[in-house]
Amino acid sequence: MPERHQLTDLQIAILRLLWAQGELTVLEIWEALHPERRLAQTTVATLLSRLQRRGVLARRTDDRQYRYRALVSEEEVQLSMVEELTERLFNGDVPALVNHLLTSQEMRPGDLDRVRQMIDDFDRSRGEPA
Amino acid sequence: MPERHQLTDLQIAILRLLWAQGELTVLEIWEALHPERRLAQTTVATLLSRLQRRGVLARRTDDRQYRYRALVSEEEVQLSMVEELTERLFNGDVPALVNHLLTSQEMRPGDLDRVRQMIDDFDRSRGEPA
DNA sequence: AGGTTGGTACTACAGCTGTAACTCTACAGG
DNA sequence: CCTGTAGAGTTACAGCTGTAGTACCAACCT
Repeated sequence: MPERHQLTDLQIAILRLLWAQGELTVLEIWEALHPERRLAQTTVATLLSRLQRRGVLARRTDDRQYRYRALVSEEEVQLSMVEELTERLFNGDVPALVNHLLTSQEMRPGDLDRVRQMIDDFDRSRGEPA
Repeated sequence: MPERHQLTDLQIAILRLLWAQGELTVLEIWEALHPERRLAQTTVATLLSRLQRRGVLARRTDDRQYRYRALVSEEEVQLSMVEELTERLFNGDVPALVNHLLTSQEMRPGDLDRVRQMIDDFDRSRGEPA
């Protein structure tokens, strides 16, 4: 079974950069994060070290500095965090969560169509119509 | 706009009890939590106090003890936590999350039907078919 | 009236997070 | 060779959480 990933906002922000870009240095991560959150470079370095120590990231020396990369995949984290949320807030009832999403303000124009399409495709690909 | 609710596992477990039951005493909450997590009663009391101080719960004296109740609604918390997750892990792309849910292992038999039904109803109630 | 009891408040502590300054080290340039 | 500099390591601290022992208080029973 998959591990439990308990990750904070900032930790996920860092992971997303690594998922998107592969291997990054402290400075590169700092630069990417900087517009949003004005952290010191040492702060970013500390966070990366801790995530490495914890086994979430790995690093490799490259020309007098480190290049960090993620050891957990995006899918893995999505899976475990969505699962956790579903369990905790919706008692594990996935359709309840879907319902919540459909009726929430977060839906943007066109999203409903996309979801409908998705279900159709899904049905068809499994040959399991109503 | 809705507040950001940053709540942990245990805090949500407590809230869920209060959402379901209304007003509860420390002892009642402890009893409900006890089978799962074997906490001391004072631990539960501490947690409740802190949530009260933070404005998440309110309490009222009743016969030499407190009765706590939630000050945030379940919907409110669901909204803010799901929103946060969608934003953080799916870049705000709701259909991507729905897709994740449909293809995940969390779906139980019959869930797909329920979702399909939900979308149909939703379409119909808004007179906005494909 | 005094002890037992149920319940709250106070205090404590470790672990994690965000935050960052300070220190050290090694390479690059003069 | 000496020094500036860039980057890493070390140390620090406050705030939150889970965890709980201990102290205090009021009511009830005998």
